[in-house]
Amino acid sequence: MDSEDNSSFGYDAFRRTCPSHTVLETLANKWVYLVVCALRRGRLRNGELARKLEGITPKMLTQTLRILERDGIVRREIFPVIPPRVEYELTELGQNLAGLLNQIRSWSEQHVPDIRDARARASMEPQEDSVARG
Amino acid sequence: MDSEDNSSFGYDAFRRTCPSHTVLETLANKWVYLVVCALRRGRLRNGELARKLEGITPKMLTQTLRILERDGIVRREIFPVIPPRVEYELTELGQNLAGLLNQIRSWSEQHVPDIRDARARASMEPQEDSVARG
DNA sequence: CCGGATCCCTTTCGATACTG
DNA sequence: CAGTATCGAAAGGGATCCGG
Repeated sequence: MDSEDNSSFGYDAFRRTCPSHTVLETLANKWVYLVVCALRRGRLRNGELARKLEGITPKMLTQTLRILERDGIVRREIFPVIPPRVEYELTELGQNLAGLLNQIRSWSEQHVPDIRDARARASMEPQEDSVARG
Repeated sequence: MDSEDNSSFGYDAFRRTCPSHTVLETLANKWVYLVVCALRRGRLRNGELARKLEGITPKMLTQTLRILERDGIVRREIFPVIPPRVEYELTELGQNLAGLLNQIRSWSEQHVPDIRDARARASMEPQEDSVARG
């Protein structure tokens, strides 16, 4: 048994043709992260999301929401009123996921200094000491 | 205090100009996920990584590793021998992160059926029942 | 207010071939 | 074995106009 890190159900995200690889590919997206995290505390309207996700264009917001809706992570509720009102909320599956994605977001915030330092060190371009020795 | 989901240090990944946003952007990448997860159990050589990450091209592998190295997530060790031998391993920072990323990978594998079902349902294109009512 | 449809530029990524 | 260079295809993403 060499599948120590694959305690799952025969799926293996390291394999390109594995469906789980596609799922991972979907999640590995900045806007997906942020939208899911934004909805974590409850339902939001389109405009509220747009304001919360600073700089997102309507197009990307809609596109991201459609993907998440298609994958059963977000539920969309349309109120047939004028002016239109649409609300988005996480499904149970989405809430499950949101916990994990939010940890990554939190990690990103907490480790800004570490990464900033690492980049600074990297840009000092340390030269390899000596070399060779067949 | 409306920063309930930002218990961090004034960083806010929802803001485009926030450094944490950039960090999140770096992490929101399929190959980053997989490389970090692959290194989770210990150091690997370039070729070992290439074999584990089915379908990754040398170019993407190198590029991903350089980014991770620059950000202090991966450490690279070069053995000055012929033929060349290079090993990669997670730094402490990287190990910290790997735990989180691996949860996402695991989630992707576990929820393949859920997402497959959701997509199937979505492709049935459910029509909205009635509408309107100013 | 919600969001679909286009146009278009930029970046990314894969495939391939090559060097030390 | 490790890594670089180049090229073309594809996707990401902004701007804008339009419709319900």
